[in-house]
Amino acid sequence: MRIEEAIKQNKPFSSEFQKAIVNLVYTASWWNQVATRLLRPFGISQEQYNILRILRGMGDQPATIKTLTERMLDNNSNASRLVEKLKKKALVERLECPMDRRRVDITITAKGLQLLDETASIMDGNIHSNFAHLTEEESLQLNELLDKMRG
Amino acid sequence: MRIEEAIKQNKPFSSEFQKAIVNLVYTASWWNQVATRLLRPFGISQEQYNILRILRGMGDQPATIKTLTERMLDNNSNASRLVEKLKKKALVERLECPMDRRRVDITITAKGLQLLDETASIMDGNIHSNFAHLTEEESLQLNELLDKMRG
DNA sequence: CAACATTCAATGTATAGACATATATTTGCA
DNA sequence: TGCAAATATATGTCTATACATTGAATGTTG
Repeated sequence: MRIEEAIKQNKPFSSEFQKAIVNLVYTASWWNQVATRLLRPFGISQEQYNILRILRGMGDQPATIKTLTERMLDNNSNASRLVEKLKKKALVERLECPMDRRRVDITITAKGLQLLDETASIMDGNIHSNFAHLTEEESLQLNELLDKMRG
Repeated sequence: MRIEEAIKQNKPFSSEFQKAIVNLVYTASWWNQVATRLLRPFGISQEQYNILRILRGMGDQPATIKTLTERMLDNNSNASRLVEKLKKKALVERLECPMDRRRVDITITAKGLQLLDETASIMDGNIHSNFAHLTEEESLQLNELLDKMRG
């Protein structure tokens, strides 16, 4: 569905660029809803999921809050509080960093890794089959345009 | 900056499509931050701004909460509460619909229209000059890809 | 027309983002 | 060394999304 129909806009946009901004926000919101629903059965939010993925990507190396903040998609989000919630679910561990007591070393637990495994087919496989209305070539174009848009 | 650098991802994405999903969320978050900062001096949030724009677009016709919900970019957002906040700022009016007392007719006030006028140069003009790293042709492509992505 | 279903809006509760501020620790340098 | 600046994290407060539920008004149908 074209963006104009999606938001029932009858007047034309003042430019393709203006439309692209609206389309970007709308499409991100659309995706957000999809992802939220996919993750709901696992009891975690997209943001918490994202943190678990980053932690797994660190391998043996622990992450600090700072590291997470830098790598999170929304880097104004509050890594401290998200980590706190993950800790309550025993999905991550938090240890005072011995080198620098200001820091906190965060690692994913076995339970956290297991949860990621359980989400894999839905979050990786299914997405591609159910939502991949773009070919690889189109996805590549989209990536280039989004990168360019941010300047 | 390419998305991999932006989120300091060292491992390659499993596919261009997976990367596009991450890029979409990241770029929307980037835009969200830009817009939030642009609107902050005017004392309204992006969502409230969006509602004002929809109301202005209605012309003389009033909008109901339902109408707003349908047209909002994030249609899970809570139009009732956003309207309530706009009303407190005297930017909109809310009247019981005489035809159907379940409904509420919402209209933008003169003050609301004035606020939109004040934001115009920043939200319309400036965006294009400061953030339009895309040409019209590229914006068009982006629109097509985003529309296609949603299926 | 009465009973039931549907629609519209509001609200309760959980999660998260935006931003300022607080607190502890470390660094740097006079 | 001592003290100010910088850094890392946590927290307070406002705003907003996600979703279930409530309650009033209206539609529908036997």
